[in-house]
Formats: sequence, C-alpha cells, structure tokens
Amino acid sequence: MALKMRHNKSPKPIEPCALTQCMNVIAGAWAPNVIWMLRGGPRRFSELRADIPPVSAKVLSARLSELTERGVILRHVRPTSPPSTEYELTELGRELIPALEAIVEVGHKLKAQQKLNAK
Amino acid sequence: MALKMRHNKSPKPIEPCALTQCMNVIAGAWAPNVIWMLRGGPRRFSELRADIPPVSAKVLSARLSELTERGVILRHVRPTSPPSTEYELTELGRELIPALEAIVEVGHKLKAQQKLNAK
DNA sequence: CTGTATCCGATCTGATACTG
DNA sequence: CAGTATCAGATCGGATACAG
Repeated sequence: MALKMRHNKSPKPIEPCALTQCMNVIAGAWAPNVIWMLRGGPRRFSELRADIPPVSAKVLSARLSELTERGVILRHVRPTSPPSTEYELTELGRELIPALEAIVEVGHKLKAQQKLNAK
Repeated sequence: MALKMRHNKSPKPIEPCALTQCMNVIAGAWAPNVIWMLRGGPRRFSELRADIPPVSAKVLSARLSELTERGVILRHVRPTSPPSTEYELTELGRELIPALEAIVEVGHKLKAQQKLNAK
C-alpha cells in the first residue's frame, strides 16, 4: 500500500531527497508523538494511548505498524495471560530523537511568537 | 473551519505540545522543501516551482501563505512590469534550518536502511 | 509572472463495534 | 489488553482554467 506506481507522468516524480524520505516517517498526526513518547524507553500499547490522549486505537495501531515496517521501532509481544506488547525504538529510531528535539525547540519559539501575534 | 467543537471528551484535547506545534508548520508534502530551498536566500515564486518540480501553483501558493502567516517567511512584492515576488525566511524561519538538517541526516540513514531491506 | 477558483480523487483520522 | 473492520467526515494535493 506504499507503492503507488500509477500515472506515469514523471519518470522521476521528485527527487525523493533525504528530507522527504525522513518526513514521510514522521508525517501524520501522531507518528512524531509516538516516537517522542518512546524516547524514554519501551511503552505498551495502552500506555501510548494514554500518553497521547485522543489518538484512536486504529490510528495508533496503523502508525505502530508503519514505524515497525520502516525499522524505526521494534515490537515485543509477551504471551502473558492478558496479552502485553511493548514497543521500543530501534537504533535507527533513536536517530530521530535529535531531530525531534530540534523540532520541539522551534515549537517553543513558535508558541512564543503566537502569543505576540495574539496581543 | 478550524473550530470543530469536538464533544467535550477532554477539556484539554491534547497538550498541543511544542512538538505538534512545530510539526504543524513543517507538515504537508511541500512545506519542508520550501523552507529548505529558502535556506540559501530569497527565491521567487517561479524559482521555487522549478526547485520543487511537481508542486502545483495552488499548493505552493497555499503553503507560502500559511508559512507567511505563521511568521516563518516574508513576502516582498516588487511592482515591476512583470510582477515579481520574493520569499525569504524570517529569523524565526531560520530557526527551522537546524531541525531540517537533523531530519535530512536521518533521511540518509533511512535510505541506507531501505537498501539493506531491499536486498 | 504570480497567483486564485473549481473540481475531484486520494489519503488521513475518528467513532464505533467486534475479535482473540 | 491489543488490536482489526467498517463507515463516514475532513483535509490534502493535482489538473485545469482563469485573473491581475
């Protein structure tokens, strides 16, 4: 579902440059939050849902699958009586932390800027 | 169109944390590329269209408006005979460069990772 | 040249209900 | 607990045509 080969308009649609490459991973409403919440260590499915309040199970599940597929997070299933699953950043996933930290830092400045505009 | 009166489930729907705050700015298919292309200095509308091949005028215009509104870029209109407009990063906008650089760096590692998976 | 207006398909997300 | 299935609404982005 990631391959979308249709209409052969441009043989080389974009330079799928590194920027776009990485943006695709952290795009979407919740992917960055998921990674961010995992930066402190492994978390379970329901913990992530609690961390990121209004995310639906469907979307969280979809993002976790995508991120797993892309090699950013790992899934550990524990066959306990109530099933338990832990998600954890891979080494590649941890590479994203500095980028997200930089983004967070800009976020603070944006919030400050917005307060100025509001007044 | 921004207000969507959601059911009063959470009085504070999300912590619109700094992460989300900034992600909203660089979200979308082309916003990061626009900022990236402006990092070297001012560019005109048509130059940006050429820089970022398959972006439509509509979307580029929409992104530029958004980014201007958010205080990330500045618009200079030159009333020449053929109209000319230059876009430029603001000081706030330049704060995004390090974040994007970090993202680009991860992008390279993701590409490397993908090649491994492909084989 | 620099946009804006319309139409339209693709994608994302949420709500709800259901399974193991 | 940890998801999946289905449906529906909202948003995004592209193509085209048009305007200043």
